[in-house]
Amino acid sequence: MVKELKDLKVVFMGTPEFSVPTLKMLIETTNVVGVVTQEDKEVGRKRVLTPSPVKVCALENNIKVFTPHRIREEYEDILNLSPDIIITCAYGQIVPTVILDYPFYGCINIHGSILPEYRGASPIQTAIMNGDTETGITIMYMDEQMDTGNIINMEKCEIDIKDTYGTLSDKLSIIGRDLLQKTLPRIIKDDNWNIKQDDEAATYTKKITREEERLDFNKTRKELYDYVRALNPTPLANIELNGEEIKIVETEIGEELSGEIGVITKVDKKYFSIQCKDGLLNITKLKRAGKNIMDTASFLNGYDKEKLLNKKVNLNGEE
RNA sequence: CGCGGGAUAGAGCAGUCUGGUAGCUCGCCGGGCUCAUAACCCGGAGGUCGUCGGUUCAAAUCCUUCUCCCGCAA
Repeated sequence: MVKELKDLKVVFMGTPEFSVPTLKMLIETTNVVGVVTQEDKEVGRKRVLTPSPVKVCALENNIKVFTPHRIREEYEDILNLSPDIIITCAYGQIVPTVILDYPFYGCINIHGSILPEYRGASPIQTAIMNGDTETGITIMYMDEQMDTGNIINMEKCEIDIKDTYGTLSDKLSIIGRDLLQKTLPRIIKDDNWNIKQDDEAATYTKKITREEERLDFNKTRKELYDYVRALNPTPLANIELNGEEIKIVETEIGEELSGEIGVITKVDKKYFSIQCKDGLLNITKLKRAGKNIMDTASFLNGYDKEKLLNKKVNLNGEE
Protein backbone atom coordinates (compact mmCIF):
# COMPACT_ATOMS: atom_id res chain seq x y z
CA MET A 1 0.00 0.00 0.00
CA VAL A 2 2.37 2.66 -1.18
CA LYS A 3 0.76 6.01 -1.63
CA GLU A 4 1.77 9.34 -3.01
CA LEU A 5 2.52 11.71 -0.17
CA LYS A 6 -0.17 14.13 -1.23
CA ASP A 7 -2.76 11.38 -0.98
CA LEU A 8 -1.62 10.24 2.43
CA LYS A 9 -4.41 10.78 4.93
CA VAL A 10 -2.79 12.31 7.97
CA VAL A 11 -4.18 13.07 11.38
CA PHE A 12 -1.96 15.52 13.21
CA MET A 13 -1.92 15.80 16.98
CA GLY A 14 -0.18 18.73 18.64
CA THR A 15 -0.76 21.77 20.78
CA PRO A 16 1.86 24.53 21.25
CA GLU A 17 3.67 26.82 18.86
CA PHE A 18 6.40 24.20 18.67
CA SER A 19 4.11 21.94 16.64
CA VAL A 20 2.91 24.52 14.17
CA PRO A 21 5.77 24.43 11.62
CA THR A 22 5.34 20.69 11.30
CA LEU A 23 1.61 21.00 10.83
CA LYS A 24 2.09 23.61 8.13
CA MET A 25 4.52 21.37 6.31
CA LEU A 26 2.09 18.48 6.45
CA ILE A 27 -0.73 20.63 5.15
CA GLU A 28 1.44 21.56 2.16
CA THR A 29 2.69 18.10 1.33
CA THR A 30 0.04 15.63 2.49
CA ASN A 31 -3.69 15.29 2.92
CA VAL A 32 -4.33 16.35 6.49
CA VAL A 33 -7.80 15.05 7.25
CA GLY A 34 -7.96 16.16 10.86
CA VAL A 35 -6.12 17.89 13.67
CA VAL A 36 -6.35 16.88 17.29
CA THR A 37 -5.34 19.37 19.94
CA GLN A 38 -6.04 20.34 23.52
CA GLU A 39 -9.26 22.08 24.44
CA ASP A 40 -9.43 25.86 24.48
CA LYS A 41 -8.14 27.04 27.81
CA GLU A 42 -9.24 29.93 29.98
CA VAL A 43 -6.21 32.10 29.90
CA GLY A 44 -5.12 35.12 31.83
CA ARG A 45 -6.94 37.45 34.16
CA LYS A 46 -9.91 37.88 31.92
CA ARG A 47 -10.31 34.14 31.56
CA VAL A 48 -10.71 34.36 27.85
CA LEU A 49 -11.11 31.00 26.17
CA THR A 50 -8.03 30.74 24.01
CA PRO A 51 -7.45 28.14 21.31
CA SER A 52 -4.09 26.43 21.06
CA PRO A 53 -1.68 27.66 18.34
CA VAL A 54 -2.21 24.39 16.51
CA LYS A 55 -5.96 24.89 16.51
CA VAL A 56 -5.59 28.39 15.13
CA CYS A 57 -3.38 27.12 12.33
CA ALA A 58 -5.75 24.27 11.51
CA LEU A 59 -8.78 26.53 11.34
CA GLU A 60 -6.94 28.96 9.09
CA ASN A 61 -6.49 26.07 6.70
CA ASN A 62 -10.05 24.83 7.01
CA ILE A 63 -9.09 21.56 8.60
CA LYS A 64 -11.35 19.75 11.02
CA VAL A 65 -10.26 20.17 14.61
CA PHE A 66 -10.97 17.76 17.44
CA THR A 67 -10.39 18.69 21.06
CA PRO A 68 -11.24 15.65 23.13
CA HIS A 69 -11.27 16.31 26.82
CA ARG A 70 -9.92 12.83 27.38
CA ILE A 71 -8.71 11.16 24.23
CA ARG A 72 -8.61 7.91 26.11
CA GLU A 73 -12.40 7.94 25.96
CA GLU A 74 -13.19 10.09 22.96
CA TYR A 75 -11.35 8.55 20.04
CA GLU A 76 -14.19 7.47 17.73
CA ASP A 77 -14.15 10.67 15.69
CA ILE A 78 -10.49 10.26 15.05
CA LEU A 79 -10.80 6.68 13.86
CA ASN A 80 -13.68 7.72 11.64
CA LEU A 81 -11.29 9.89 9.68
CA SER A 82 -9.58 6.63 8.70
CA PRO A 83 -6.09 8.08 8.73
CA ASP A 84 -3.24 6.28 7.01
CA ILE A 85 -0.85 7.68 9.55
CA ILE A 86 -1.03 9.72 12.74
CA ILE A 87 1.69 12.21 13.51
CA THR A 88 2.08 13.56 17.00
CA CYS A 89 4.16 16.50 18.12
CA ALA A 90 3.81 17.82 21.66
CA TYR A 91 0.14 16.94 21.93
CA GLY A 92 -0.11 16.73 25.69
CA GLN A 93 -2.15 13.60 26.32
CA ILE A 94 -1.37 9.93 26.29
CA VAL A 95 -2.74 8.38 23.13
CA PRO A 96 -4.63 5.13 23.76
CA THR A 97 -3.69 1.87 22.05
CA VAL A 98 -6.91 1.78 20.10
CA ILE A 99 -5.65 4.74 18.16
CA LEU A 100 -2.04 3.62 18.04
CA ASP A 101 -3.05 0.34 16.39
CA TYR A 102 -5.34 1.85 13.81
CA PRO A 103 -3.34 3.56 11.04
CA PHE A 104 -1.68 1.44 8.40
CA TYR A 105 1.57 3.36 8.65
CA GLY A 106 1.36 3.64 12.38
CA CYS A 107 1.58 6.53 14.80
CA ILE A 108 4.77 8.47 14.88
CA ASN A 109 5.98 11.11 17.29
CA ILE A 110 8.44 13.96 17.12
CA HIS A 111 10.39 14.29 20.35
CA GLY A 112 12.76 17.06 21.39
CA SER A 113 15.77 15.03 22.40
CA ILE A 114 18.06 12.27 21.24
CA LEU A 115 16.23 9.29 22.65
CA PRO A 116 16.53 7.34 24.82
CA GLU A 117 17.92 10.33 26.65
CA TYR A 118 15.37 12.74 28.10
CA ARG A 119 12.14 10.90 27.69
CA GLY A 120 9.15 12.74 29.08
CA ALA A 121 7.70 16.19 29.50
CA SER A 122 10.56 18.67 29.36
CA PRO A 123 13.43 17.35 27.26
CA ILE A 124 14.47 20.73 25.90
CA GLN A 125 14.56 22.50 29.24
CA THR A 126 16.37 19.63 30.87
CA ALA A 127 19.09 19.55 28.24
CA ILE A 128 19.84 23.23 28.84
CA MET A 129 19.56 22.87 32.58
CA ASN A 130 22.16 20.12 32.50
CA GLY A 131 24.53 22.32 30.54
CA ASP A 132 24.50 20.02 27.52
CA THR A 133 26.07 21.31 24.34
CA GLU A 134 24.11 19.06 22.05
CA THR A 135 20.60 17.76 21.74
CA GLY A 136 18.31 16.95 18.87
CA ILE A 137 15.10 15.60 17.47
CA THR A 138 14.00 12.00 17.40
CA ILE A 139 11.22 10.70 15.21
CA MET A 140 9.89 7.42 16.43
CA TYR A 141 6.94 5.09 16.52
CA MET A 142 4.66 5.44 19.47
CA ASP A 143 3.80 2.63 21.80
CA GLU A 144 1.85 2.37 25.01
CA GLN A 145 4.52 3.99 27.14
CA MET A 146 5.97 7.45 27.13
CA ASP A 147 8.63 7.94 24.45
CA THR A 148 9.72 4.32 24.37
CA GLY A 149 8.90 3.31 20.80
CA ASN A 150 11.25 2.33 18.03
CA ILE A 151 13.38 5.06 16.51
CA ILE A 152 12.83 6.02 12.90
CA ASN A 153 15.25 8.88 12.47
CA MET A 154 17.09 11.52 14.43
CA GLU A 155 19.04 14.67 13.90
CA LYS A 156 21.39 16.39 16.28
CA CYS A 157 21.51 20.08 17.10
CA GLU A 158 24.11 22.13 18.93
CA ILE A 159 23.06 24.03 22.00
CA ASP A 160 24.67 27.43 22.02
CA ILE A 161 25.86 28.73 25.36
CA LYS A 162 23.37 31.56 24.94
CA ASP A 163 20.44 29.42 23.89
CA THR A 164 17.36 29.58 26.06
CA TYR A 165 14.43 27.25 26.20
CA GLY A 166 12.74 29.64 23.81
CA THR A 167 15.47 29.91 21.20
CA LEU A 168 16.36 26.23 21.31
CA SER A 169 12.74 25.25 21.09
CA ASP A 170 12.39 27.37 17.96
CA LYS A 171 15.41 25.69 16.39
CA LEU A 172 14.23 22.20 17.23
CA SER A 173 10.79 22.95 15.97
CA ILE A 174 12.22 23.67 12.53
CA ILE A 175 14.59 20.73 12.64
CA GLY A 176 11.70 18.48 13.54
CA ARG A 177 9.68 19.76 10.64
CA ASP A 178 12.48 19.28 8.12
CA LEU A 179 13.46 15.90 9.46
CA LEU A 180 9.92 14.65 9.25
CA GLN A 181 9.65 15.91 5.71
CA LYS A 182 12.78 14.00 4.77
CA THR A 183 11.72 10.91 6.62
CA LEU A 184 8.11 10.64 5.60
CA PRO A 185 8.76 9.10 2.15
CA ARG A 186 10.86 6.41 3.79
CA ILE A 187 8.19 5.64 6.31
CA ILE A 188 5.75 5.03 3.50
CA LYS A 189 8.16 2.75 1.71
CA ASP A 190 8.87 1.04 4.99
CA ASP A 191 12.51 1.88 4.34
CA ASN A 192 13.36 3.38 7.68
CA TRP A 193 15.56 2.48 10.59
CA ASN A 194 13.04 1.21 13.09
CA ILE A 195 15.65 0.81 15.78
CA LYS A 196 14.73 -0.39 19.22
CA GLN A 197 15.66 1.96 22.03
CA ASP A 198 18.20 0.97 24.63
CA ASP A 199 15.98 1.14 27.69
CA GLU A 200 18.97 0.73 29.97
CA ALA A 201 20.34 4.07 28.79
CA ALA A 202 17.06 5.93 29.15
CA THR A 203 16.78 9.06 31.24
CA TYR A 204 13.60 10.87 32.17
CA THR A 205 12.45 14.43 32.49
CA LYS A 206 9.53 15.86 34.37
CA LYS A 207 7.60 19.06 34.42
CA ILE A 208 9.19 21.89 36.35
CA THR A 209 7.17 22.73 39.43
CA ARG A 210 6.50 26.14 40.90
CA GLU A 211 8.90 25.53 43.78
CA GLU A 212 11.66 24.60 41.37
CA GLU A 213 11.52 28.05 39.84
CA ARG A 214 13.29 29.49 42.90
CA LEU A 215 17.04 29.70 42.38
CA ASP A 216 19.21 27.75 44.78
CA PHE A 217 22.43 29.65 45.34
CA ASN A 218 24.15 26.64 46.81
CA LYS A 219 24.70 25.65 43.23
CA THR A 220 27.59 26.78 41.06
CA ARG A 221 27.55 29.80 38.77
CA LYS A 222 27.36 27.68 35.66
CA GLU A 223 24.55 25.56 37.05
CA LEU A 224 22.53 28.64 37.88
CA TYR A 225 23.32 30.28 34.56
CA ASP A 226 22.05 27.18 32.78
CA TYR A 227 19.03 26.98 35.04
CA VAL A 228 17.98 30.52 34.27
CA ARG A 229 18.14 30.07 30.52
CA ALA A 230 16.35 26.73 30.76
CA LEU A 231 13.38 28.54 32.30
CA ASN A 232 13.43 31.46 29.86
CA PRO A 233 11.11 32.75 28.45
CA THR A 234 8.68 30.83 30.60
CA PRO A 235 8.07 30.29 33.46
CA LEU A 236 11.26 32.18 34.46
CA ALA A 237 13.43 31.47 37.48
CA ASN A 238 13.00 33.72 40.48
CA ILE A 239 14.55 34.97 43.68
CA GLU A 240 12.96 36.56 46.71
CA LEU A 241 14.48 39.86 47.73
CA ASN A 242 13.18 42.13 50.49
CA GLY A 243 9.99 40.10 50.51
CA GLU A 244 9.40 40.59 46.81
CA GLU A 245 9.55 37.87 44.22
CA ILE A 246 11.72 38.94 41.32
CA LYS A 247 11.95 36.88 38.17
CA ILE A 248 15.40 36.41 36.74
CA VAL A 249 15.44 36.66 32.99
CA GLU A 250 19.12 36.68 32.12
CA THR A 251 22.39 36.25 33.97
CA GLU A 252 26.12 36.23 33.37
CA ILE A 253 28.75 34.17 35.10
CA GLY A 254 30.66 36.57 37.31
CA GLU A 255 34.00 36.43 39.04
CA GLU A 256 35.21 33.57 41.17
CA LEU A 257 34.82 34.51 44.80
CA SER A 258 33.80 32.96 48.06
CA GLY A 259 31.45 34.42 50.61
CA GLU A 260 28.13 33.94 52.29
CA ILE A 261 25.72 32.18 49.94
CA GLY A 262 22.87 34.27 48.61
CA VAL A 263 24.24 37.69 49.51
CA ILE A 264 24.33 40.54 47.03
CA THR A 265 27.99 41.42 47.23
CA LYS A 266 28.30 43.71 44.26
CA VAL A 267 26.16 46.41 42.69
CA ASP A 268 27.54 47.61 39.41
CA LYS A 269 25.97 50.13 37.09
CA LYS A 270 24.52 47.50 34.81
CA TYR A 271 24.06 44.50 37.05
CA PHE A 272 24.18 43.23 40.59
CA SER A 273 25.78 40.02 41.74
CA ILE A 274 24.70 37.30 44.07
CA GLN A 275 27.12 34.98 45.80
CA CYS A 276 26.73 31.35 44.89
CA LYS A 277 28.79 28.28 45.63
CA ASP A 278 31.83 29.12 43.56
CA GLY A 279 31.52 32.80 42.78
CA LEU A 280 29.21 35.55 41.67
CA LEU A 281 26.19 35.29 39.43
CA ASN A 282 25.53 38.60 37.71
CA ILE A 283 21.88 39.44 37.23
CA THR A 284 21.59 41.32 33.96
CA LYS A 285 17.89 41.22 33.13
CA LEU A 286 14.90 40.75 35.38
CA LYS A 287 11.20 41.24 35.85
CA ARG A 288 9.33 42.52 38.87
CA ALA A 289 5.77 41.58 39.64
CA GLY A 290 3.43 43.86 37.75
CA LYS A 291 6.20 45.16 35.53
CA ASN A 292 7.63 44.30 32.19
CA ILE A 293 11.01 42.72 31.64
CA MET A 294 13.80 45.24 32.10
CA ASP A 295 17.54 45.17 32.10
CA THR A 296 19.16 45.49 35.48
CA ALA A 297 20.50 48.95 34.64
CA SER A 298 16.93 50.22 34.46
CA PHE A 299 15.98 48.36 37.59
CA LEU A 300 18.84 49.99 39.46
CA ASN A 301 17.79 53.47 38.31
CA GLY A 302 14.62 53.23 40.26
CA TYR A 303 15.59 50.95 43.13
CA ASP A 304 17.07 52.06 46.43
CA LYS A 305 20.59 50.72 46.27
CA GLU A 306 20.85 50.53 50.04
CA LYS A 307 18.20 47.86 49.83
CA LEU A 308 20.45 45.82 47.60
CA LEU A 309 24.08 45.81 48.67
CA ASN A 310 24.85 43.17 51.27
CA LYS A 311 21.24 42.06 51.40
CA LYS A 312 20.63 38.37 51.32
CA VAL A 313 18.07 36.78 49.07
CA ASN A 314 15.62 34.43 50.68
CA LEU A 315 17.02 30.94 50.50
CA ASN A 316 13.88 29.10 51.45
CA GLY A 317 13.13 26.10 49.38
CA GLU A 318 16.68 25.02 50.12
CA GLU A 319 17.12 21.40 50.82
C1' C B 1 -17.73 39.53 37.78
C1' G B 2 -11.30 34.63 40.99
C1' C B 3 -7.06 37.69 43.95
C1' G B 4 -3.53 41.62 43.36
C1' G B 5 0.16 45.37 41.26
C1' G B 6 0.65 49.24 37.59
C1' A B 7 0.06 53.49 33.65
C1' U B 8 4.17 60.61 35.44
C1' A B 9 10.25 62.94 29.69
C1' G B 10 13.41 57.73 25.47
C1' A B 11 14.15 53.95 30.19
C1' G B 12 13.41 52.90 35.50
C1' C B 13 11.10 55.32 39.55
C1' A B 14 9.40 59.30 43.47
C1' G B 15 5.48 62.63 44.21
C1' U B 16 -0.97 60.95 45.23
C1' C B 17 -2.86 59.69 52.04
C1' U B 18 -2.23 65.86 54.07
C1' G B 19 -4.82 69.50 46.20
C1' G B 20 -1.13 75.07 45.40
C1' U B 21 3.53 76.68 38.75
C1' A B 22 6.51 68.41 37.94
C1' G B 23 11.20 65.83 40.56
C1' C B 24 15.16 61.77 41.06
C1' U B 25 18.47 58.10 38.76
C1' C B 26 19.92 57.08 33.85
C1' G B 27 19.96 57.88 28.60
C1' C B 28 20.30 61.65 24.78
C1' C B 29 22.51 66.60 22.76
C1' G B 30 26.33 70.51 23.59
C1' G B 31 30.70 72.09 26.28
C1' G B 32 34.84 71.19 29.81
C1' C B 33 38.61 68.11 32.40
C1' U B 34 41.85 63.90 31.12
C1' C B 35 47.07 60.26 27.78
C1' A B 36 42.22 58.21 28.10
C1' U B 37 37.43 56.49 29.82
C1' A B 38 31.90 53.15 30.85
C1' A B 39 34.96 58.22 35.47
C1' C B 40 34.28 63.47 36.86
C1' C B 41 32.41 68.84 36.12
C1' C B 42 29.08 72.57 33.60
C1' G B 43 24.95 73.54 30.45
C1' G B 44 20.58 71.89 27.39
C1' A B 45 16.42 69.59 24.96
C1' G B 46 12.47 66.43 26.16
C1' G B 47 6.07 65.51 29.94
C1' U B 48 -1.58 68.11 27.56
C1' C B 49 1.16 63.18 34.72
C1' G B 50 -3.16 56.50 30.14
C1' U B 51 -8.66 58.06 28.72
C1' C B 52 -13.86 60.49 29.54
C1' G B 53 -16.40 63.45 32.86
C1' G B 54 -17.04 65.72 37.80
C1' U B 55 -15.69 68.59 42.52
C1' U B 56 -12.54 73.13 43.28
C1' C B 57 -10.14 79.74 42.89
C1' A B 58 -6.67 75.63 41.86
C1' A B 59 -6.23 68.41 40.32
C1' A B 60 -0.56 63.99 38.83
C1' U B 61 -3.01 64.38 43.69
C1' C B 62 -10.10 63.85 45.52
C1' C B 63 -14.77 61.30 43.00
C1' U B 64 -16.45 58.74 38.32
C1' U B 65 -16.20 56.17 33.00
C1' C B 66 -13.26 53.54 29.86
C1' U B 67 -8.62 51.48 27.72
C1' C B 68 -4.06 49.06 28.06
C1' C B 69 0.16 46.37 30.69
C1' C B 70 1.77 42.83 34.38
C1' G B 71 2.09 39.04 38.79
C1' C B 72 -0.74 35.08 41.20
C1' A B 73 -4.41 31.51 40.58
C1' A B 74 -6.70 28.30 37.00
